[in-house]
Amino acid sequence: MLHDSRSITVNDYEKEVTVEGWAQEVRNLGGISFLILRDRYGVVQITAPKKKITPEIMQAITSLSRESVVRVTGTVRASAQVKSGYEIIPSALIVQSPSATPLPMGVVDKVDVEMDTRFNHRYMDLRKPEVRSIFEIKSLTMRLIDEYLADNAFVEIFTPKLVASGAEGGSTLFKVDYFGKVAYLAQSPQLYKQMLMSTGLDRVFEIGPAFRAEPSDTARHVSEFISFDGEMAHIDSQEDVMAMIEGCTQFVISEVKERGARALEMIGSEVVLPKAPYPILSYEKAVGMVQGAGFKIELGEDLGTEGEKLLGDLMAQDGNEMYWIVEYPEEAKPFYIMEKDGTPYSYSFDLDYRGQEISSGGQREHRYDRLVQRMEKKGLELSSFEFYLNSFAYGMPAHGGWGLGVERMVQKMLGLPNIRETILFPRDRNRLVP
RNA sequence: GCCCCGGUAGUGUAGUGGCCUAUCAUGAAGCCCUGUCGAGGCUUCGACUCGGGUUCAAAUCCCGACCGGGGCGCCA
Repeated sequence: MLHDSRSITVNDYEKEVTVEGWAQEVRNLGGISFLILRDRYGVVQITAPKKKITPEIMQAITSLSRESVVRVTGTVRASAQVKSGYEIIPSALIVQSPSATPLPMGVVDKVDVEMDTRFNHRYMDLRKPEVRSIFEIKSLTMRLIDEYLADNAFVEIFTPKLVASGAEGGSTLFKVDYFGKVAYLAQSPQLYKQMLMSTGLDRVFEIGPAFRAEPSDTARHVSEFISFDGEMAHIDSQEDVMAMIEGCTQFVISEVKERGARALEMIGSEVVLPKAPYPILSYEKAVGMVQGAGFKIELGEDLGTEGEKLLGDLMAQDGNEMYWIVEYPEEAKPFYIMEKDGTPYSYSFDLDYRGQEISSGGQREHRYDRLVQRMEKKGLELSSFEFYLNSFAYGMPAHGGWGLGVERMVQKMLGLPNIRETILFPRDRNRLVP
């Protein structure tokens, strides 16, 4: 039975164990050599005093190239001089996979590595515990979302990622050849999750990839990301939807602090549970706030990146990390959002986390005639949405929902500078490999 | 897509017309050292993104391509 750096305890002292990992570092002092072996959970020190081990093992250790995979069997010995409190005196060592030299980038080098170099050699980058830990937190986040929504009677769904038309029109879609027909990679499960609202599956969610062919080039955009979508029927207002997201984000972040403590320590992130309830700002109020801070913007305009950041700073002054911006102009919102009659606004919301939008949603237009009107107003070709529209013609309850960018949430939660840090193999305008 | 900045050993950098046979660190190869943990000491190795141009002379100046960083836009 293989041990790892985490599972060796005082009970193993003076006993023989076998460990396997990457040779992180060899320090040869002549009469004694130290091999630092790294595995998923940490490092163990293999201590090789020349007089106590065979010349073959001494030779094998001192000639090891960094990052080779080795398996070591030896006796565990208590040592006050080692951080872990113990070391292993080797009796056998097998090089299972030697590493070539030099490394394309160092795992523990004392020099910086640029982000581009890191992503070109992501397999090597991920050997750093602080990088790997981000994905343990991301995995935990997914599981917690699952847990929360299951507790709230949501059904997990899987909608097609190969589709014939998009939710917002054609320009942001990736085109693919589908047996000679034109198809697209789905930019959102929007149409499908709404159709399900007419079925009795009245609370659904999906966590899956979304594809956007936007020519965006920022630290918060990628062309493939994980979208956490939810939709609920029989709602009274969008506040029902907002309450669900608020509960979910509160649950996720507080549990990440608990259950992810070890990984968070590796990353060096101090996660703060946002103050709840999250303040609700109307779009008008938000515009007024940034205007008041001297930012030039007209009512009706989008806040823009700077406005969004500025609002984040203003909210942070009162200790608010998350807040809602509701009732955006209907003109700026997609066709499926319900208009607030008698105003230029809509029943919609954005959830901002430290000056960045992580989620948006609202109440949907479920009234067939009004939906058709709105689609015509947005210039959509009704015939390509027939499959969707039909589900509104035979009994569709009032409903609302959201989409939340999982990576944006993880990024903001961990305070990371770039969304790419939260994606193993990010896709953007210039990166398709690896 | 726009604006600004950049591309030099495996990695990260210094060098902005001749003093470059290109700096430093890290790394790699090797040697010395019995308690290292950013080990230390010594020796060696290794680079100017590509294509044009200007000049007696280009890593350095100009043009183009490709790539990257920061910001914006588009957008989530």
